[in-house]
Amino acid sequence: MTPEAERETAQRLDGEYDPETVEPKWQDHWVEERTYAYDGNPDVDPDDVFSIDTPPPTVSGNLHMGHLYQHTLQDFVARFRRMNGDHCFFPFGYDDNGIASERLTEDELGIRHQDYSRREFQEKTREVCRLYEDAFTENIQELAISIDWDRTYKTIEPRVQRISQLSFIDLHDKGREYRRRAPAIWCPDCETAISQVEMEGDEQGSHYNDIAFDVVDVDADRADSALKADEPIDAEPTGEQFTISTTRPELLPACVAVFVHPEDEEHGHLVGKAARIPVFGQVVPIYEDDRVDLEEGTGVVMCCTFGDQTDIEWYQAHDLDLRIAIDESGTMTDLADDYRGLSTDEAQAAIVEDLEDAGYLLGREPISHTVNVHERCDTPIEFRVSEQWYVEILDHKDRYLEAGREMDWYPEKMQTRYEHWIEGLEWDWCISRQRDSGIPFPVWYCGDCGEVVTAERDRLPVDPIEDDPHVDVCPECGGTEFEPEEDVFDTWATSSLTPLINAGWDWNDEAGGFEFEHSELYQADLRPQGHDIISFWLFHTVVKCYEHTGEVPFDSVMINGMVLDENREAMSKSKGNIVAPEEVLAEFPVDAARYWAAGTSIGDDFPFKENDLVMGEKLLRKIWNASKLVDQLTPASVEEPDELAPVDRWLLATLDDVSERVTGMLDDYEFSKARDELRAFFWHTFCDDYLEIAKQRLRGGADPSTEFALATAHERILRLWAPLVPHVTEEVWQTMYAGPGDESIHLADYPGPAGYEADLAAGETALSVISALRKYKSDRQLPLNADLDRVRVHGDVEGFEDAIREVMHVRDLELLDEAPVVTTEIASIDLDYETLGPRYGGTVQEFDEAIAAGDFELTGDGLELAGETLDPDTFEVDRERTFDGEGDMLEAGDAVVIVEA
RNA sequence: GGGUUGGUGGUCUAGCCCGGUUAUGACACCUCCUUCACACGGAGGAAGCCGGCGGUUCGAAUCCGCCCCAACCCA
Repeated sequence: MTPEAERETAQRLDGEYDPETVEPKWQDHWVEERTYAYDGNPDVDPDDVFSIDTPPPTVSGNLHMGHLYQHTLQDFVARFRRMNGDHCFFPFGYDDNGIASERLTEDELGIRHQDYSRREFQEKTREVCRLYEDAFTENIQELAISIDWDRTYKTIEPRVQRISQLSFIDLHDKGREYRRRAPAIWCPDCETAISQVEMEGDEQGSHYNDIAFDVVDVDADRADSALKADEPIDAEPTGEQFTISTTRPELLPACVAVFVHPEDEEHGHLVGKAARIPVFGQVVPIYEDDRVDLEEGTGVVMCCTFGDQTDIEWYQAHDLDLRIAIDESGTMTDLADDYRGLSTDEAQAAIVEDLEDAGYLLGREPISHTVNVHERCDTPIEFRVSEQWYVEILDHKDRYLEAGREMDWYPEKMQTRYEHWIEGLEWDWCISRQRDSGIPFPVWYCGDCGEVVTAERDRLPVDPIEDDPHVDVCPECGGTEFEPEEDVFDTWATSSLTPLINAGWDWNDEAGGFEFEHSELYQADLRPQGHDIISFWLFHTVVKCYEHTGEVPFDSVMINGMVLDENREAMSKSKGNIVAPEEVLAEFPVDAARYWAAGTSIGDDFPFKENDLVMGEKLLRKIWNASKLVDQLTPASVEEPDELAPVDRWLLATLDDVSERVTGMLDDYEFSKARDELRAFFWHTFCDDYLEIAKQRLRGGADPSTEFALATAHERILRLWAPLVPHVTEEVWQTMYAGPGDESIHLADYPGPAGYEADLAAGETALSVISALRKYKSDRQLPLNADLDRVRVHGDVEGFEDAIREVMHVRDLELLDEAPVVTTEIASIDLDYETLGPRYGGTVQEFDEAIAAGDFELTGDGLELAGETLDPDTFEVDRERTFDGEGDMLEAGDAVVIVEA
């Protein structure tokens, strides 16, 4: 077979790129072939493992752009690491445990959890979640996220329940947990305690109610003790009144004290006296405390148990009475007298009306202020005294700060956010939730003495409501009745365990300690996380894992921003600016969406840009078309010749540089830089410059050097692109390069430098000569393939003569040893400020002025101006050259080119 | 109120940490080129008081201070 015939039969790519058939084909293939299965075993060197601790997404309905973006970024890392030789562990979890999935189930089935037993409701929750999870799995697989689908978990599954309960028992044994009756943040709608981090501020309309209080003729201590004893007190108004501004008059029945600031001159005299609460009648002490905000309201503040966090502080600091006027469902208690049974809103309206009738309402003005609400349902929270389990964290703040410093943060600035957040913590972590769908506390209480009995480790998971404790009698008092703990864990108490779940953390009864089934997976190498939830999710994971293992759970943290709309505004239903992934993917290939996602600077919020998708699509087409051409030009297999032509070696050497840079960028999660660097090299250097040269060189017949360089570079470029655009690269690579044992490009090596050396400067100069000749033709409106009779070049293009001649269709190319005879005129003088600045200081300005005025002289090899003579290495003379010989003169970088058409 | 980040041609963006030619690139715009992988391509062109005001310096997009604007986080 002749070489030409061989090349013809060798062509395997044909037609146009068709992502609609190519992408699903490979997606199915990768899942079916288990291409991304983690192949490590516990004995593998942990340094050769790259484990990603993916936070499990909440099952809350549809895939949104944030999912697409975040998972794609993780996938860039996973694919890059896998190709770079690591055993890549990329698992997937579903958070189907907690209030979000409970609400989803209620909405979906139109039911209320209160109407079912815990087991029944959990079953229903699992049913609903399963449907959503299946759909979500499909969505993620269609995004080509290279997850090991054999390694998935659900936060409600027994294995995870076991780990969660083990975690509880371990922290309990270590004395890091306590159960206490104390004010807890409470959602009256969800009827559960929540933690500080689940609460957020919401700007809401309200009213300032100015209410008159009568001062009475008893002292503060007397008032306080009577209040605590709940006994009536004989007190007469002194006739004096003061005013309190409050947004929450329904808390009047819970009022236990009034506070003024120690430096308040107007109200200072009230301290030590007592006041009667209008309408309700209880007499409360008046104390001083510097936590009173003099700027807000009248400067006199009522303390109710509990209206806000300051009330709790006062309650503790001044040992006040506890009066609970609002119950767990946000309904007024007996304490509220006539208002008993009303909701807080109804009570407020009624109380305000009665205050007005009684003449105590002095004013009422609308205001807008921040109300603390439960982030899940936007219901304003209450502070409610109840018995809850807490994880003690405030005393270990310094350790968690240190843990943060031990991790590498991408971007670094996010560490600051983490630190500020920890420093601002004021509550221990409340992990009790009064819910049905969740993981139960493995705890019973002795009916006689209240002793806490935790489940035995080898019996976990347990449900105390259904299961009996392993002991028959209380170890403390010998009692035989046990009360099950009915609460379930806070969802973060479980989803904070993912690094342990991934590594198979478990209790070994024989060894009497915890161990990992896959110790090589702990610590995780990377934790990806959205910046909106660094505070709770990431932090809780650090707390849990650190307390269990004494180690930080991650080597590094990659924080991604939020996806914004094209106008850089947050997407929201109310704004109606949500971009749905399915709409995007109906219009664009997945690879194009990935190209867009790769345009991010990690950590920054990232706008949706249709233009980037269009550019991505163009890139895929370009990769396909260029591959088709390479396919046509090269034989099925190439061998490295003994000697490479300079231009071919130059290409491979340049590619070496690019590989090295791109690898470094991906190492640092600089996706955008890597993408743009690759695109520039592939599109301009490889396609526009080299392919044009190669085309000419190979047109006349085989050239082993160019064929080798072309095929080699092309194949390596495919691998460089593979993590970013996995479908098109797989399709081309499988068609053109895969051998019998080559399963997937995604299991091939990521190309590092191959060690090619070349005169890069001469190549650059040669390319500028070619570029100048292109421009010459363009300026004269000549076709780019027009012949040029004679071209003379003065400059370092050694070895590239053929390339220039062939690609620019030059009949006669001549290299000049001497610069062509030209007339020169000094156009300008460039000073080397870096050298001159430190040497001459302020005089440099005079040099500039002298040059501008033309007031200088070149003498010998120096420059005389402003009374100084500058060394030749401190300035450069920029000459305007005109050529008056035959032909036109072009300037091409360092070279001078004479063209005769 | 506290914190974080950003403000660079019409739009988006690189450069800033570590000060020094003519501030990078993309999109859009204009002109030209059918060329046998791609016209969804190529070659050119025009377009910027680097948010404002000061300071340090021979020299500032870059360092420092203040201010303005925007976004986010936390109160």
